[in-house]
Amino acid sequence: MGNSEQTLPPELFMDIDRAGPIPLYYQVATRIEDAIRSGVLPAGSRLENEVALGERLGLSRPTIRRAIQDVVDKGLLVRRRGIGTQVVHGEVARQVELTSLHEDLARSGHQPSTTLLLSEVIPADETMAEHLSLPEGSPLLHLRRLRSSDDTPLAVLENYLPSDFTDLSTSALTEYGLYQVLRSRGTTMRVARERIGARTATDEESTLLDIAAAGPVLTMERTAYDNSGRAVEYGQHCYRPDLYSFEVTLVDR
Amino acid sequence: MGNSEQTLPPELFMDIDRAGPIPLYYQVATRIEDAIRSGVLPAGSRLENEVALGERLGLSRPTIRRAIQDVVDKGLLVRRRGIGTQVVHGEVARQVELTSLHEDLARSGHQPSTTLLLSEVIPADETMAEHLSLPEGSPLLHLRRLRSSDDTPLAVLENYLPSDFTDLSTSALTEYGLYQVLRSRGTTMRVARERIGARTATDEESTLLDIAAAGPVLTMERTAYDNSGRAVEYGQHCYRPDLYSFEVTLVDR
DNA sequence: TAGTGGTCTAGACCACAAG
DNA sequence: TTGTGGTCTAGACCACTAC
Repeated sequence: MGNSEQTLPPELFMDIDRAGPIPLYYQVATRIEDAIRSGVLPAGSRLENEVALGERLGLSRPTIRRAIQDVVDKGLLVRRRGIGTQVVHGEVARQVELTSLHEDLARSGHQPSTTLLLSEVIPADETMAEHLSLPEGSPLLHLRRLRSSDDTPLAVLENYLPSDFTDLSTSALTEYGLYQVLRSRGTTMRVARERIGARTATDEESTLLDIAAAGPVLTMERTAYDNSGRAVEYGQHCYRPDLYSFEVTLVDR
Repeated sequence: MGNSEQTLPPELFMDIDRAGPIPLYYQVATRIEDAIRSGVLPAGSRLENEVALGERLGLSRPTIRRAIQDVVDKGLLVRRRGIGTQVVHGEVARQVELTSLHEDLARSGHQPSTTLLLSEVIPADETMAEHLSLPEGSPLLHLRRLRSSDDTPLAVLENYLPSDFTDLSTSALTEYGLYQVLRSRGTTMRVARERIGARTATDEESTLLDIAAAGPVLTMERTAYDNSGRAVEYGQHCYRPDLYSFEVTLVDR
């Protein structure tokens, strides 16, 4: 397994903007990532060392380190003390981000659509109260939606939100993703905890998803928190397993 | 939703070892994380600001920042410029780490066991060759194992490894996890890319897992890379969905 | 011995939010 | 205006790897 010798990325760092609002480490990280994804930096090749790269670009070592570390965290690079930095082999999938299914689909070139099946206000039962850190019996907005991609049913989404969202525009929810609607109201998701599993579809789900009765579904349960750390969404979703799956990248730090 | 006022963590930073091999940022991060998990820092409370904390501990600001950022990346803290750092609400699950199912089980207090169902060397077909970045037809070690927890079947694990692992001790594989065996041979996993989905169990799987015929299974497909970025393991696994699920924490950076 | 990444310091200036 | 986190610099010393 002869590793490629040291490969110097050519001057594709020409267009770095030192004055603009985009952080320098981000600009560098983006260019490294692009070089890997485009094959300019082939799998197994070694990246130029930190100090040299910093001098070449006129940037300090911490800035370069931050840039490289960001790419490492995406699973594209591996670093070893005393050795250097190398490009990880294998095809690269874009990492799951903190967005909704709606945006994921739109970004990958599909035509997402949503049917609002149910919108009601209910009192929180013990489970919901626990997940949303609210007292039992608090009013919650309960949404049930059917998400389709290019007119094929893909997922049944069940969401619960605290009472200050009970006035959400139902028309907006058929047009945009839930997270987009919340963001336009000033609520931004910052942290989400998910549990991914599988089970047998209910009769209603198999009908909605157009799959065999008692067929398997992929499930995802999620609690999302806004930028103040408050729980603002709890969801129980199920997906057609032949059309959807979750991608995760794990990196040892 | 009155947020708690600024909460000063008491002197639980007393036992910081400046001379030892453990990084200072790691010691600080660990103590913050423990304070959150133990409830000393309650949900919603504000953390002391960076500079003050640094002065109090006699550490520089970058060191403190690194410590706090590590806790943020675990989904336990949320930061806002101009505001401060707050503890995220909700119960905290330990993050999935880059270890094998065997170690996950052992760490959570269960008694894992493994039955080696098959161990053979086969030529790589197109799919395996692609995932492992090897030429088609290369010899691969193929393992099929049944993983149980407390004598209950939990998962059927199907693994493929490059030819330099064909001499793996089969007896060790029934005693330890695959990753432990590899580590003892000097191979450490650094990056893994996983795809999680669901499907119907095959007849063999439903028998092995002791579930209903044609019942649902949770599936995970994974390629793992060592510290030089080389692909060293490809696996296709299926889990009993009533006994196992995956937890993921997403953080906006 | 030379080269690499890992850690740590002591400052500086800025953007953003609150009063 | 004040306080917060976000970015950036220019050094330093160390641990590990290869030769």
